[in-house]
Amino acid sequence: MNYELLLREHKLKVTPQRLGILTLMQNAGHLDVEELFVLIKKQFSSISLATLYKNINAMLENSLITEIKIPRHKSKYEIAKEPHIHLLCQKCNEFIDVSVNIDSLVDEVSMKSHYQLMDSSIVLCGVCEKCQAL
Amino acid sequence: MNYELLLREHKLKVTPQRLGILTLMQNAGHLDVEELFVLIKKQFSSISLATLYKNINAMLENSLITEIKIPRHKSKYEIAKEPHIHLLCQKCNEFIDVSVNIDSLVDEVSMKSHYQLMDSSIVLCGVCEKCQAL
DNA sequence: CTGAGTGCAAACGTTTTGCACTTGC
DNA sequence: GCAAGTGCAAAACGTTTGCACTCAG
Repeated sequence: MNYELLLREHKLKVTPQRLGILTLMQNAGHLDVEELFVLIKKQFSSISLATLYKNINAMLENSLITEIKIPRHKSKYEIAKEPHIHLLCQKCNEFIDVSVNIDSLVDEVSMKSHYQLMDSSIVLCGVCEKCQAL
Repeated sequence: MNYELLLREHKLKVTPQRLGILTLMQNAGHLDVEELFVLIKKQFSSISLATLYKNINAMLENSLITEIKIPRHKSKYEIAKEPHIHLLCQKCNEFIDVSVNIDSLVDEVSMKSHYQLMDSSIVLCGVCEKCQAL
């Protein structure tokens, strides 16, 4: 993925710190602020938490990344992509994406509520395959 | 609803403050900490935020209430009940429950991911009927 | 060259803690 | 009577802000 282009497309200046943040997010899939700070410090030992927060907020405002609020956990951040849902393993805390078509759910809810729906935040919790085997 | 019984069933002592908190939650449907504090102060003018937090946490731990994390908003709390999903109006911030069967979604995700799913957190965002009319 | 980004320290709002006192059971 | 809950003040925590300096465009 070309992060320089990605930043420019979202009207954000390209800085080494931002490239590092995006690379880490992409590699990990989802990271919370603390995880991100620990990792980014390895590359930029003098980076400050303030800079991290400012960049996260700038990228959120420009919809370059999205925040995922998770029951009983800290928010995680991911590079914005097509709509999808999230799965959380309650044993090992694995957190993954799943692509699934939610049109029928949205249609049904739309019908019942008369809401015009535009966005969804879906997190399902359970036990992953590996943890079931234990 | 009998809140005294509800508290006892969840192994929590019955106090006037707790009864007040539960009554407010039930009447409003969902409240965030700040809203709850403003309202409960009208009944117990000397109640402290610490007490409110301690009670919210105690009730959460005993699954008497649940926390709903909402994108771009503060968490709200509601008295625990059968699984359901939430709708948020992005214009007027109305926040409502909807009962909808999510078995087919859960089955599909379960099949794809091999997760054993046990819990769901679903918030759909859009525009309510009244706001669409404006 | 100029506006935006960075890093630091201080401030801020929210939540938790410790403690003395009170209350439910 | 005793464990648990309450209210207060202080502390802890996560996040934001102001400012001087640096850097991207």
